[in-house]
Amino acid sequence: MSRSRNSDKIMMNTATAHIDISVDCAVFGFDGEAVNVLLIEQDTDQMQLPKETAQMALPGDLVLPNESLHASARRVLKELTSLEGIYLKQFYTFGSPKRVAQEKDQEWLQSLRMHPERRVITVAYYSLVKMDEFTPQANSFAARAQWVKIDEVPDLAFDHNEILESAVETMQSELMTKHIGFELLPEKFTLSQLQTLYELILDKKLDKRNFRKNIKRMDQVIPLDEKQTGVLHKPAQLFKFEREE
Amino acid sequence: MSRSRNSDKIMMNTATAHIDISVDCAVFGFDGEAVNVLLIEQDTDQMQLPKETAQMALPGDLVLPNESLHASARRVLKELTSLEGIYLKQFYTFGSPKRVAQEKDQEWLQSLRMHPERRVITVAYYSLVKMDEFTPQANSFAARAQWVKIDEVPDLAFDHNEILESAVETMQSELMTKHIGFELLPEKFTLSQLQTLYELILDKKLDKRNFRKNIKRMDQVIPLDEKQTGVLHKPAQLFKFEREE
DNA sequence: CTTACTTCGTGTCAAATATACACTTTGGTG
DNA sequence: CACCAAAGTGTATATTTGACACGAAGTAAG
Repeated sequence: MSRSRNSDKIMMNTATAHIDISVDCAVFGFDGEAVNVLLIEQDTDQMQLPKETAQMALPGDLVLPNESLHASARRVLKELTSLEGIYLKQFYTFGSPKRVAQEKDQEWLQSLRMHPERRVITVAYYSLVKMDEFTPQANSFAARAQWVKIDEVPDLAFDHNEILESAVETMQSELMTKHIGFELLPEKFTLSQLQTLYELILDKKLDKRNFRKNIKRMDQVIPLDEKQTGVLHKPAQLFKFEREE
Repeated sequence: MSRSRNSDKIMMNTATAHIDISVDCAVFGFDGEAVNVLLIEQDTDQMQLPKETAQMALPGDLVLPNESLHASARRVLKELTSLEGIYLKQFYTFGSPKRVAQEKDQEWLQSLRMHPERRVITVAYYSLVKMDEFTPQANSFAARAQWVKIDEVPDLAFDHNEILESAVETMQSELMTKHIGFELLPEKFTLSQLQTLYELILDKKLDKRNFRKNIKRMDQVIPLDEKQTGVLHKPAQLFKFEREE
């Protein structure tokens, strides 16, 4: 263990009176096949723990003293992806008193936090990125970050499975009204890609002709004078999405 | 001033590193005429401040060390209304670093909080109560609580106007899908009352016949063998609402 | 008892939207 | 030039939405 547990115990009485605030981000990406979420893996070396115990988690960090919540989420995301200006939305705050108190989670926190025993309330954001625009990078909190298909996500640290599930539900309910699907696609995309994405997020089949009818009467979706290349069948027309002012 | 500002200044360096967490509740009620929100008024006596400076605010309190966020909101509500088991929903978390730092707000906090200068992040809930089931009570935080029509709400403490506006928007968007309107009506209500409520929340006129057509195909709305009494015109039929299992 | 007043309660038609459904076209590969 | 795979396209039906006006029921006043 890299720090003494006794020194923490002594602080217990005052320490437990404090509540820390963090942000956690569920970052989604779409690779044409599946919807993925960006997970970080604990650095077992730094923790001096056996590799087998490595857990995965949603990226997140404590909110800094003078930082707004949104800025905090942006920072976490930028450290992880070097991306700025991407879609980011607060969706729920998780504050169960015991959410970081499980033993498996404490081991990690002990190596990472000044007050690992403190209760942490986390403000959760979800974020949508175009997967072709970046590759995950390791950073100070994590051995590595990687994309994991959302239906292959393992048991995560803390209550992060619950947070992720809640993020997916929020994304589902905002897909239609807020056109967030386009945030996950490359600049130029085909209507089939768009439909595949909708079917994955909504978890149901859609009728091709009706889907296209609906999309084509959104005037934010603009047909380009360009076709798909490198496919071994009839190439599809490409479209772009332009948010209206 | 009831406590020394100097003693606070000395603690500044450590104190500003901490962030406090509160919950604030926008409690809505409907009296048949208008939608009201429950506001508390600062106790100017306790603060030893002139009455003219009294501000109003949404009810709220710091989250206790071992209390979940939802429990905290329930507690605030119970202290204020003695009501339990009422509709309560988290909708957003407000965390601007300066949200309690304005001078007008500091005066109040100095009389109330152990660490008035600390940054406070607040988790906001909205709540729906049947106005006929209770009358507001004063409590330890407030000289008095009172219903204020939502379009007559004055400037509030902190960022509470923003929080309230956000609560109203959330309520609007959840009215149709989650049938929250019924939480605001008495057990027995007429379709005209219901329509009036919908028109107030959505802020637009609805067609009477179409509205009734829609309501009557919700099988949670059950006609009673009873009519309105005490009105000086044709009495309306009463209905009740039963949430399905 | 009659009249005046107020709100209750009801149906139809036209327009818009949603759903179900199958075949031809295009380009690439061997 | 034959085959493959996905692209692209239209119509008919059912459902939902929106617009619209008047007789019925009860109370109060003369």
